Amino acid sequence: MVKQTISAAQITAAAFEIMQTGGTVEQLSIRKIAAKLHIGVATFYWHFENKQALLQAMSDEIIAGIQFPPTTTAMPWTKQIKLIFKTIYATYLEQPYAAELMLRTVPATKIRLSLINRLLQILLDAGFTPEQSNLAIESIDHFMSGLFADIAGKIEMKQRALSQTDPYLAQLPLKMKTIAADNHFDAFLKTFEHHRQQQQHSAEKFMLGLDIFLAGLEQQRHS
Amino acid sequence: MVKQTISAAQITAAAFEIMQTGGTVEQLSIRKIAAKLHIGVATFYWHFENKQALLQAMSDEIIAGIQFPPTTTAMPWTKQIKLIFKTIYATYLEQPYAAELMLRTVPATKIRLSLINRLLQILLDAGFTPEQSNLAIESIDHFMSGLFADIAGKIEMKQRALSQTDPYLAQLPLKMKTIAADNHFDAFLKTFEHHRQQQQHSAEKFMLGLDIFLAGLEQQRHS
DNA sequence: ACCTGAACACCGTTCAAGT
DNA sequence: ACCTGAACACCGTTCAAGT
Repeated sequence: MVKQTISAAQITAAAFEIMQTGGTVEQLSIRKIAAKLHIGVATFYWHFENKQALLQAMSDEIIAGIQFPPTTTAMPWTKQIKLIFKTIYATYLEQPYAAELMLRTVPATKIRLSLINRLLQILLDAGFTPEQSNLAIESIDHFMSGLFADIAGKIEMKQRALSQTDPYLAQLPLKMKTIAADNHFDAFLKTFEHHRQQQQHSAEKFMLGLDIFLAGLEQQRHS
Repeated sequence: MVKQTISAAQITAAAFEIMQTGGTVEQLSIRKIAAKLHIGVATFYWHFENKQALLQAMSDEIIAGIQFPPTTTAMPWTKQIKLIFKTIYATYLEQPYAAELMLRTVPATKIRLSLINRLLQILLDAGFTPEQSNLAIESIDHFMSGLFADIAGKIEMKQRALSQTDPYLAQLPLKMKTIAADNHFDAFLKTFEHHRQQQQHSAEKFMLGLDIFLAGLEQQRHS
């Protein structure tokens, strides 16, 4: 037997490869990782305390890999915030599992805390109180997480519906329009096309929603 | 053997009881439900197509159980929206698993579609376009879902940290402050107390975030 | 120090068989 | 029509045993 040594980095790399092929964090299993690396499942537990520790490492790696744009205090604070979130958003779009990963982990690393710190600093510099700043950043974060959870959920449901494994789910979206039509849910029907185009336009959607929120926030600063 | 007949309603009731004791939708298992009702696991599959179908039934039951306040077109549209979301929010607070349930299911029932329709109608009546209305309602929904996913995640992590099963997680929140202090993340430290009080004040937090968003939306309507 | 096989305690789902 | 036991194909995690 050739003595092949596996590193923690190789394990996270394999985990990322598996996630890239789709599926949720729940579906990422230690057994799949072990099979990909041709190691026993127990080997994983020598390198990581448990699955949670792997997720922490992965979430940190994702944030560390982001190239954040430079911002200066000369720029309007709204512009600074938008630039940073646009970058985060782009990353989440490339790696759709990233949002779920962030929700499932604690930002207890230097890299993740520094990002939160930077966002808070922009708002403090703009004249917001610590309370306002904290609320605003968390609200934006929740908005983005919710959007991604929704998109991830829809993608997963679509995959399960397309594979023969779950024909149950396949009929549900079709049922929506029928029910809406039968009950004369006119407002819903009027906006139905916008519902359906959701996935393609999620990037603009996030930025538009962010614009609305920042406009309301700017108003609050003046009063 | 006494011939005891189980109904679908009894199964959802048992499922709600299990969820009330805490835990995620993932942790709700058909085996736990079967044990609670003293039936075989396979019996579940006679009453429901699969676990997804159970979740659909549960999400519908939750929305059906909400007593929505009456709103009239005489009220300002922001007031109408706030009243409805306050009610939804209160329900999600009582049943913390409700938000996760909504994210995991398709609103393909009359009761859930009628709620979406009502919210959209308020915005259409206020003069927003279908595009704007759809974006606004989805944004608010994502914001609320993200907030609840965050709270649910934090509660779950706290439970796992408190039980001896996962001491790994217990040390992470403590680590946060140490790292922030070591790296002079001043903005983070300044708002740290607000982070920690999060759970108690999540209700006000949601309403405050909603206020900001609605203020931005109102502004958009005038331009 | 690093890796393993085998086991434990869980999952969702199916299916032939019972009444 | 309704329910069952037993099986299948999965999980995360542990642990004594190997090198």
